[in-house]
Amino acid sequence: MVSLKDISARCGVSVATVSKALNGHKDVSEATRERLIRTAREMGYFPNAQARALKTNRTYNLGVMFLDEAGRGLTHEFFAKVLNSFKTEAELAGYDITFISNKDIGGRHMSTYEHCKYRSVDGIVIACTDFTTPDVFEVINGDIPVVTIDHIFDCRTAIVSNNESGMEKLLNYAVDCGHKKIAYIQGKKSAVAEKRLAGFYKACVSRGIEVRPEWLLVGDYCNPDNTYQLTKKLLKGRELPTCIFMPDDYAAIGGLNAIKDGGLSVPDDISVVGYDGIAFSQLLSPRLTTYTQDTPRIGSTAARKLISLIENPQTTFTEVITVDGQFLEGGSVKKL
Amino acid sequence: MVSLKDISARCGVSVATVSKALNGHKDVSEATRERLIRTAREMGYFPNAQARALKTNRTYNLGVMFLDEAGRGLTHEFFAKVLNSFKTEAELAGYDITFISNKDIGGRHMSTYEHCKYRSVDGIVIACTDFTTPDVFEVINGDIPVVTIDHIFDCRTAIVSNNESGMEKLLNYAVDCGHKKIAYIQGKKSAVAEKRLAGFYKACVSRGIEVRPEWLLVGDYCNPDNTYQLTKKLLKGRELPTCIFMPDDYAAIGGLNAIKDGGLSVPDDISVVGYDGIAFSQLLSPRLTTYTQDTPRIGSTAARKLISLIENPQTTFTEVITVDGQFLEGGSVKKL
DNA sequence: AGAAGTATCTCAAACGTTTCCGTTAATAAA
DNA sequence: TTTATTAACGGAAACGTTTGAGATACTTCT
Repeated sequence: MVSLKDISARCGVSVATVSKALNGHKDVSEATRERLIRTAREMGYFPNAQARALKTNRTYNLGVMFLDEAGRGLTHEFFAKVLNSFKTEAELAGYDITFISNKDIGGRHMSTYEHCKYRSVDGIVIACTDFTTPDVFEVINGDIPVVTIDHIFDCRTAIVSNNESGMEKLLNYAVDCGHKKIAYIQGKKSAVAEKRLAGFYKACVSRGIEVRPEWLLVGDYCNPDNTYQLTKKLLKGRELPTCIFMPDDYAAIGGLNAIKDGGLSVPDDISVVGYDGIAFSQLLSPRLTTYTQDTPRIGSTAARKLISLIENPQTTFTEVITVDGQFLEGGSVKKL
Repeated sequence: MVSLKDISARCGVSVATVSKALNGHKDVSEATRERLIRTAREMGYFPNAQARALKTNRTYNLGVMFLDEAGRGLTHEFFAKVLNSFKTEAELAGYDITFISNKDIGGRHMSTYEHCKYRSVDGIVIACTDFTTPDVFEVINGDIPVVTIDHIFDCRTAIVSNNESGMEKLLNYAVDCGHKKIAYIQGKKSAVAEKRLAGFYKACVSRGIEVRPEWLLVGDYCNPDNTYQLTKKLLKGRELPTCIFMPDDYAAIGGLNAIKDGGLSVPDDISVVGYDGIAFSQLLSPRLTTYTQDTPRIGSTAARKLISLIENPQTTFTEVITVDGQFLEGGSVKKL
């Protein structure tokens, strides 16, 4: 690899001058700057990221902490999409992406935060299903810029999908379609689940819909089997709801199968509502009525905000940014 | 951050001794080694990855080059799963994962290979839908250890799914079920597509199945819309096949919808076969008959082999490792 | 006892940058 | 002409490691 020294030797100037020329410092003449830049290009020079990082304490590396308890990791379409756009946006600004987790290195266990320190990442984005782990707290309380996705911590910038109003929109639609007997299979306890539940309650109240305890089930996100069981349970009740809200689109498939196995059909006998707007949901027939999360915007906003926190620590301030999704009308809700 | 110097000061030995103690060199007494390791732990020491990399030219970072022309990136379940297990295996050995691509940095365009050099990754794993790009060639011809997935280059280690025998198994199954009139919607031209086609032909020949040109269509991987159109085309033909092989499970959904829209049902009127064994395929009803690629093994094998190439450049040799998948019987193929 | 070997540790250079400070020469101000 | 100012560049230390070559003391062999 060609280094600054090679360029300096070739051009008969000092290493310092080359460095300054390439980094746009003012104390180098236009003529030599141009010459140095040109030969740097000719010689195929690229700065050594390690050496630079060692001096500047800036790696231009962003740590991503994506953990879901189900262990689905990137298989989770929401995460995958967010990461995809996060990556694209970050790369535009010259940052690379490294996965961060807790692990063992050199026989010694390293927490996620220690891992970040070890790798000297400039910033961290956290998107987990569980934000209550010690690993998350350590990172939150550390001194590395952090952006969280779908969870709000004090004094940390957060990008959140508007789960509350998303759920409101879905419920309002169902009510508009004439549904009054509505069941809701929630996802597991989390900030997201709470927000959606809040939106559910709020809309029910405003539309005068009764929330029956036996129709309010706690299930799992992204767990079709679990949703299958819970849907079966609903179908065995003495009275059937006319519409079931599923934890998410993926889990909804389990619900749909339970309904089909029960000899009922969607949406004629029973209506179904999802959440997320994953690609598959629109390949089913009938297409799932759902709420599409704007994952590209969530990811790119997270990247931009994180980089802003890194590069302008004084002028930027922590904030909570809500990204709107979009209601997506499928055919899984019957108009009564 | 606490450095070697801090430990050396605290313990009254030289920095060199601390370094050697921590790295398990032989020329340091057991007593002092133990003492140094202990205080290092107490002080919360972690090596500075940049400094270490600068000296040793080893970053313990692995570059992943995951490109698909559809731009689905990690959304592609095959990639996501492979990456997941690759990452897990790599982390076990102390390696981290960085995404590598071509991009602009500091106003200058950087090829993927240059990007690798810039970041000094120790090794690269390539999994693309298109292996014929200049970016891939540059990496292949470079001097960084490389492992490719599902594509074979001379003198480079490759991990390949056994696409040929997988397809054979599927076709044999269909024939065993009594099918003779079989259509195949292929994926786009690629090593994978060729292997599967080869397996298709081979099995057809061995089982005495006629391959009709009008039933051999070239489509797209992971493109349900495209598959929908091509399936429609098949259904409009003067004679219907009794079984259709789809490019992959995801694309198969498009095919299933086309069949349903055509007023036919699966598997009663027409049978369908997928490929990949993605989660969704087993949530459909009927469950898709398909061939599950062993993504966990592909990913972990790729990681192990790559690390082996890095750490034992002399003893390891390039090889082609075939990872078997598994036939998965669903209900989408009718027994005639 | 002298030589040779071994165990343990230190010195110091090196990896490729960045950056503060100093130096020189040229220009502007007095 | 002298002094102050500025522009352009170089020297050198520093970031935190690793590592081969010495240095010292101790043991072992002949």
